[in-house]
Amino acid sequence: MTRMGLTTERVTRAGAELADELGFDQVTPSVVARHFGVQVASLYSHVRNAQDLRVRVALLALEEMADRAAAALAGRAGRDALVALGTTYRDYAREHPGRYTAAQLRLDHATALASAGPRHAAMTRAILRGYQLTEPDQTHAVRLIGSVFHGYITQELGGSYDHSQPGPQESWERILDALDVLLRHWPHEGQP
Amino acid sequence: MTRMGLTTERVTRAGAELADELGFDQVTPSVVARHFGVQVASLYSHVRNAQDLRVRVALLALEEMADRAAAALAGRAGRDALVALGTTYRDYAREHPGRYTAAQLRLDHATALASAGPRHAAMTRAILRGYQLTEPDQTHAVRLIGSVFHGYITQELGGSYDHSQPGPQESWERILDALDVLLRHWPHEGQP
DNA sequence: GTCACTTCCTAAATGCGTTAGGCATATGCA
DNA sequence: TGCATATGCCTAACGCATTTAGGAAGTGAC
Repeated sequence: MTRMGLTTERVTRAGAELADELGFDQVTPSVVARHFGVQVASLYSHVRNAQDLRVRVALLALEEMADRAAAALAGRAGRDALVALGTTYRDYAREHPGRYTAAQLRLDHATALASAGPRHAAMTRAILRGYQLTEPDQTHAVRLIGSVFHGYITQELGGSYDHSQPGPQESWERILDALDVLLRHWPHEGQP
Repeated sequence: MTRMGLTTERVTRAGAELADELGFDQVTPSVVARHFGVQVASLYSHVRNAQDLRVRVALLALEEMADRAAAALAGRAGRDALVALGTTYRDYAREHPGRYTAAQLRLDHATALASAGPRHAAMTRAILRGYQLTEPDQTHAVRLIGSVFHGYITQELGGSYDHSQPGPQESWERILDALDVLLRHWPHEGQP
């Protein structure tokens, strides 16, 4: 009987593909084993357990998204950068819904620190260099941007915009416009 | 042997409580059965299967949130209404994290229509009556508000703000301020 | 070719979801 | 009050998933 040539990396990649096809919560040892035509127990040489498998898929997704985001951000600033970052995440989520979901998995503190998570945080902060914002407001703005991106993408992915007009692309563009305006005219403690 | 007096409603309520304690994905027939000190099979008289149980918890959460939101919105308009609605959702999520998660469960079209989902949509739309927005922009704004609320709450619940300053309450207030300003000065097709 | 290593296997324990069918308890009717 | 009926909860059993232990067979270095 010929070997399948499994490695931790191949198992993880398969997990990511299956997440996109079947949904992240369907990513289990048994599904991955079937995908390779292999006995379930064989996976446990490459992955500690089901949770470990899911965490690895999450880390892969975080890395992929960070790489794409970094490439998209290169040479851009201000509104361009904002649109580039948001659209990178959104496109990634539409291409790879399972991986995007995986990237939201709660990681323990140590794993989170070693992940691409901090790169994402840094990139959102970097965008704000194009806008004049000083410290407490900068953090508030980072959180707003993250909320809008993640909120919109989650709702779109979840089908919230499926049965209504106008299409999600149009709203996305107008929301980015609005966000840009807001960041350029960020209200100070007492708003106008 | 004395009876437990199970009903579909009691099972659903227990599911909701267990969701808050253990996480929504831990809400299964076996956990609920243990909670009542009852055999697993006994649940199947009250609930069709595991998915049905989860859907019922989701519907309960949607109703509870809609009721709270309606109460909070009564007699308020404009910025007050915006803050009241957002804070209702946020407080509910902090009090009942499992139920809030449940409320995000994807429902099939018919179930969604019969749920409290449409009430939530109507309430967000109602808030915009306090702002001067006409039709395509109104929908964009509804989606933005939903994205910010859900995005922020999800990230806060997921612990994204746990290890950084300033606290989530401060950011929340400033983000609501910013959102209010944005809705009052919504940029038209060509932004300033 | 042999040795060591690794990959993949079989076997088995445990637990969950689900269905089928049975006993016993609470409730409605005389 | 006594009985019939509906139903609340049970036991039993099946299939499938996760996980561990230990064994067999490919693979590569010498």
